[in-house]
Amino acid sequence: MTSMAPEERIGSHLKRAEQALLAAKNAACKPAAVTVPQYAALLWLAEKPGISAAALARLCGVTPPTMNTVLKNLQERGLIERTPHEWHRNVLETRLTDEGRTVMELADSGAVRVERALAAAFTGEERELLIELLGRCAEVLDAQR
Amino acid sequence: MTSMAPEERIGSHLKRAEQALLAAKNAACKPAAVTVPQYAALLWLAEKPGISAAALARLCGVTPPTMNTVLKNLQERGLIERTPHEWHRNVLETRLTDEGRTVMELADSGAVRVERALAAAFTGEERELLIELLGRCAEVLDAQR
DNA sequence: GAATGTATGTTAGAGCTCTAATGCATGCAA
DNA sequence: TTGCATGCATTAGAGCTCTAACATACATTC
Repeated sequence: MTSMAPEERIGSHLKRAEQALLAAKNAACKPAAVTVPQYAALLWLAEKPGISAAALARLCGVTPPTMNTVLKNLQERGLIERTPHEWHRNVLETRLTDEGRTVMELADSGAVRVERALAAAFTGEERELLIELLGRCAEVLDAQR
Repeated sequence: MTSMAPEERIGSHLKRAEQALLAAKNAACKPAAVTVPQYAALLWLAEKPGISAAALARLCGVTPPTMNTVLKNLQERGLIERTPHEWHRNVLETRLTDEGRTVMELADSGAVRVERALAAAFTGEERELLIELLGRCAEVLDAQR
């Protein structure tokens, strides 16, 4: 018997929590009519104007082709603009448009509401502990690869 | 200032850990040439032979159309077979083939290895606490919707 | 100057995921 | 019997995600 019951697998509980997070954030982003990955990109773009798509991908924890897909959809909706870099001709600088900033702020208010509700479920001590334990998960799992 | 720093967001850490989990499980499933969702479906199918696709979807935490996609790929590879239910003609009973069972066992050994490594990063007390905290996350987030 | 290395951007292809809508079958109730 | 509710299966369409591969541009080194 080499197998393992689902409830014993930490991964099951991690996945379950992540799924709930995604669903909640998705609902929170709905008024702004953006997806969660789109919101994540917009949020980082507000903080780092002119960033390259590859760097943005690293910040968002996705691969460059994935970010490419997300940015394409954002550009078609006019929420971002991409202009060639003055020196490095191969690099495209990405920036929020005015509408993009408005949409980002709308989505952010929903996302922050979710995060505050989540944080409110824990004491300060529990929150720190949870973050520490999650960090250890990521560390161990990255090493596994 | 209604926004919130990424490091303060529990969701960021949750997502980070989940991403690492997915990457590790993906690597673990690679020798069996199945994806993580495919492995999850195969694992449940081994335990509940003849289950309907909708019920399987609920167990795996995805929607029926999603499970449909996964099962279609598994069927094309000959890892499962689907036969009409004797009474409820609308229902398809899904079962592992012999090859499906072999592949599932290969993938499972890799997945269990990941889970054991993950569990080994914590004391028994920490593990229980982490699971409890993750459960509270899911609860609060589901209520948010 | 030429070769190598590093980083960016893009395309192609496979697969997962969702919502929305539709069709079908079964069972229950008026 | 007719109608309604429930549940299963499927299709359509949009979007995210990855790996693999390729092209381009800049920087460093020989």
